[in-house]
Amino acid sequence: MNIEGLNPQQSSATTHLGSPLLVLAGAGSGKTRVITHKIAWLIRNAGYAAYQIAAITFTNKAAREMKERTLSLLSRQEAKGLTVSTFHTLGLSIIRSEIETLGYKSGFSIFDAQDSASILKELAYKEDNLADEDTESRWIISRWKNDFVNPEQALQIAENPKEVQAAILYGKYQRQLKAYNGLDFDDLIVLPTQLLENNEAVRTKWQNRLRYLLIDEYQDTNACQYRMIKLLAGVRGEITAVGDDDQSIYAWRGAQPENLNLLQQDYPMLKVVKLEQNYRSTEFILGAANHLIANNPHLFDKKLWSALGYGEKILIMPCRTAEHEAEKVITEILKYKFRARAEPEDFAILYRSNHQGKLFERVLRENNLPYRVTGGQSFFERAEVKDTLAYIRLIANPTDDAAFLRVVNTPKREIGLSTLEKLGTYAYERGTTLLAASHEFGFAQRISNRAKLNLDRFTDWIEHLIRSVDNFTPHEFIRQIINDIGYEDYLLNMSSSPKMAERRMDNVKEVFKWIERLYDDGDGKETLGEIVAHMTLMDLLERNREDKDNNEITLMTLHSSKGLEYPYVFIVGVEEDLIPHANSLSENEEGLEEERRLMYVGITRAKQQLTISYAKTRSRYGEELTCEPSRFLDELPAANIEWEDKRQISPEQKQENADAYMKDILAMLEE
DNA sequence: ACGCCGCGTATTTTT
DNA sequence: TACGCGGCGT
Repeated sequence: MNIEGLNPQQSSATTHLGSPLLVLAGAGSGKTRVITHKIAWLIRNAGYAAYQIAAITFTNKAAREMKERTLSLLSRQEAKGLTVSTFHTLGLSIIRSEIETLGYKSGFSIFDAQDSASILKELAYKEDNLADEDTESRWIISRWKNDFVNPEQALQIAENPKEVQAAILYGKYQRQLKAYNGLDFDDLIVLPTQLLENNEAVRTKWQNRLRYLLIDEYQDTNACQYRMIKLLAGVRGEITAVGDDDQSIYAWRGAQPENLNLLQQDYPMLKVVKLEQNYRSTEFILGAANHLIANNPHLFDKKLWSALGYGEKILIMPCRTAEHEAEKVITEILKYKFRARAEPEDFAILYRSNHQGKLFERVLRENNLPYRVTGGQSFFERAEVKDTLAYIRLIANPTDDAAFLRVVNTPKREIGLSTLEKLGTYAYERGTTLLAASHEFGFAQRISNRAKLNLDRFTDWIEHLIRSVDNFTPHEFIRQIINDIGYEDYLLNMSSSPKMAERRMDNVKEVFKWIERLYDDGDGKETLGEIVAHMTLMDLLERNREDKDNNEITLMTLHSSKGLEYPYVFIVGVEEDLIPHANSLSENEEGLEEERRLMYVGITRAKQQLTISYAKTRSRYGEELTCEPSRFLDELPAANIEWEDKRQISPEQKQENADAYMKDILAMLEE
């Protein structure tokens, strides 16, 4: 049976039932199409109810896109109750419904990466004098958690002083989290998985609740996530995993592309469908990508092809210096912009590491070209958003010290650092939380009357709010709080310009809107705390940003380009030690292979034109270094590439370029 | 509360 | 080289 608009492989993946399915979906081969059509097909043709189906992704963005595209195939009624969520959000739902079995109180808070970091920092400081808490222990602890290694076991298997320190910290960290009634991001996956593994009743319940699972970006699952999937799927194994081992670029973070293989071992009946037709790129581009990735070992052979014609050859631009490279790239952009009437949003400049973007930003600014840099963390850590959420967190969960500290002096309440330090020390000694400690007699003795007065004013008010929380809808409640504390004035004072303050206040209003939306979407029983927990997992403002019609050139790392596509792609800094990155080469062959996949991901982002550049010298850490072109350039097929320095340009073409350039400048002057 | 200075550090980071 | 952060001084 063929489904309308799908090619035979997509169609067979869509309609396959009766055994687990692995869809090896090459870049641009329509994997989201398959997942969304499969969901629709399961509901329409296979007798599944929407609420029995869960599609699981890694990012909010992917979940959002999948949800939207599924809804375009189904009526609202048909799709009712469908789960399309990230691993973390799914974990949160399981935790929420099993909260008592798990031994957490219902008003728990979710601690984001920053919250976790500050807890660890605090602990490292308090316990071991100063033992500088390098971020490394955070990674080590996270890895242990995902491998179900508890702090005691960690201490035993720790192999070096760093790991020993991390293990000690780990135990304290876990106790602290529990005391705050807090869960970190890892807990959202680890706790449900452990529960499903150890508790048969819960396992059966969830296996009956979710009868069909679809997993997106399967190659990025870590050991714990795979366990979770397997437990949910049970012996029935009604799952479709969609992934591409060639696009596995997160192994360094615990992703196990071997899970593709494991699936075959664990489910011998596994059916494998390969999606090899690429709908994105021209043949020259795809051919180069295939040729490059053929240098990696493969579990499953796969060769992408395209029906879009040869297109343009890949242009390789050797450049004298990094500055020169940036200028040449921008010149190329201007050329396409005018000659092919390309828009800024049609271009992407991709690089291995963030700092490489700076140079390009500068040159783009000089040329008055609009651009945006994605990545970095600026978006997740918008202070105004976190402040707003922290107020709710504290009210929903009075033991949440991280939230307490965040809002206690925001806006300024003349509660100084030393007061808070004394409060922290006291609470720590007494094994209680900050809010509770602030009222204890023993603490009152340690600080001045004035400080006590200010602190009491705050804590009394918070406690009043805690008592009255049930009298309001969540969004009314938080709007009132933000209003009462004069947060808008505070932003005005804190921001560099009134315009900036306005934008930040808009972000706060966006939070209100989301709270209202989540409240309305829920069954009406959702508490304020549950809504905030949910919101901690969302990229609230990301959506905002997409809505705006930003016609801008995109600058980003190769990592964050995964899943995206652009007509014109520039991969820059393609030099030895940058890509492949020097640090990835030291240990084993696998490091190099992942770098190669990263290059592969970059190449396959391009629809029409791919340009690769490298510099012969580049200043790094203050000194001028001579750079070698990346070995990956040698792995591209000569027939698909054109070297810029050998490019033949006819006199007419030259004239045309010059005209184009002038016209462009004139157009820009008019603007 | 703010700003300055000097020191250390420099790969990627879905939640 | 450059940038962010902790410490310290005003």
